[in-house]
Amino acid sequence: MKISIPKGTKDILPGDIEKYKYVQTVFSNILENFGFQQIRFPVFEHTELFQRGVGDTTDIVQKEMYTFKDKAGRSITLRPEGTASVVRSYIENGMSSNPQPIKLYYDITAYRYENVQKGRYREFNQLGAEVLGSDSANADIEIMYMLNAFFGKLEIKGLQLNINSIGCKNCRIKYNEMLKNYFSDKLDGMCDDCKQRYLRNPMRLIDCKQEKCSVISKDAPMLLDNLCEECNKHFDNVVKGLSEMKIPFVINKRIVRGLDYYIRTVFEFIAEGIGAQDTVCAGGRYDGLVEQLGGTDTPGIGFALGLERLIGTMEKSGFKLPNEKKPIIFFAYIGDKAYKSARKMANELRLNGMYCEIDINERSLKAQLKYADKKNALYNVVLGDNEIDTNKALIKNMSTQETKEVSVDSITKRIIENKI
RNA sequence: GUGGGUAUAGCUCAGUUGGUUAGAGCGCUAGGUUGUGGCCCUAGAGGCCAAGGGUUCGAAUCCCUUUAUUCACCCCA
Repeated sequence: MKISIPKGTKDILPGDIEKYKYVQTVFSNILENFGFQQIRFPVFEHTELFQRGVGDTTDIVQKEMYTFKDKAGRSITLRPEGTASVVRSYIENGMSSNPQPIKLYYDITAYRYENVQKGRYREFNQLGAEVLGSDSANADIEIMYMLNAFFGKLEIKGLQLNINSIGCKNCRIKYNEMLKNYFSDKLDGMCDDCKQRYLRNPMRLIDCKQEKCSVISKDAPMLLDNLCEECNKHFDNVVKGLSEMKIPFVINKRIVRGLDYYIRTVFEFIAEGIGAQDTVCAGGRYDGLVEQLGGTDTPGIGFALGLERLIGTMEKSGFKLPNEKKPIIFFAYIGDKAYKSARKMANELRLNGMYCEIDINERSLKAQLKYADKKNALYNVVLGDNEIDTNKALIKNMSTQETKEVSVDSITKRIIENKI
């Protein structure tokens, strides 16, 4: 009986894994230049962390978490995102006593029980980062600048930075009242989802994509136009900074984020042509979250980006991987005696950091050389009793067909010194 | 949770109005006289035709159910 992979998960095979590794390397290189340090945290946490961190009313917590009881009866959840864990770790490890701000990045898988579609999986890869201990707009600007540089390094085209401010708690209380007033007599003409939103989360009313709803919400008041003085100033500073640094962006008043902890600045990098799930990277400020999770009042801002979506966008931009790894030499052999000395040479090169190949399937010479060709070996050498006895062998360049006679003793030294 | 598409070899796909033992290309393995690969030739392995049920003398093909997968809604990275 064949056992298949669980829904919404996938194997990342050779040919694709290199793309992941490449992006991860570029990411960590850039982030470290901006002073971020890597953090690793558990795949699972106490369920309560996400209930309190991400927010009890969010879809993520209400219907998308992988939650189970462990053998001692504790409620455990597979992480649906990274921010809550980083904040938990910040508090738990007393990072508020380290020099502020704390800048951390991570490279994780995350888990959400959702219906699968293009760009959305139940297990997916995220790169993300958090800045804790800075309430300045400069932190917001630096993060967006860094991301812009990162996408530039990957030569991604067609990504658009959208920013908005969703204000602080106070702005939002006032704004929700305004929205309720605006929509109260218009609800009959709207979809069922919006009727729910009206009660549960009025801010969501303005980004419904249904035609009849968007017509109605077109003239609704926007949060961005109704911020308190402080929030307004913060947003102005962000806009000024981005402009000064020549980071392309658009203000999108309809961006609202689905996690409860966001306040003030929110942003998304949106791609074209990768399907309906087109937000490659999203983030925002969450100044109340540390306190919410039991720490001292500490501001924070962060983002996460979806690797699957990012790689999809890169491929749309015509991305080609730098170079495939080829064996520098393939050792072919005839007979046991030759195999043993070929094996010794191959392993010597391998321990010197060079990739080379030798057959381990006891195959014919022809099959060995076919394999060398499939692996794109740069050179080959055939060793038999004759070569071992006379200490002479032919090294062949497999693309130019040139051959060179060398002493068997000198083969590894020549390759190590690049004097073939 | 709700819709639509799809399901035949490892991959890409043929398969006639229902008719014997289900095919091709690619890939894989082995050969094509002594110890040089790629091109070419030959052979082999590999399928419960997604699963279960029904109609029929006979089903990959028609009907029903289930499952998987995919795209979209909701929502999110």
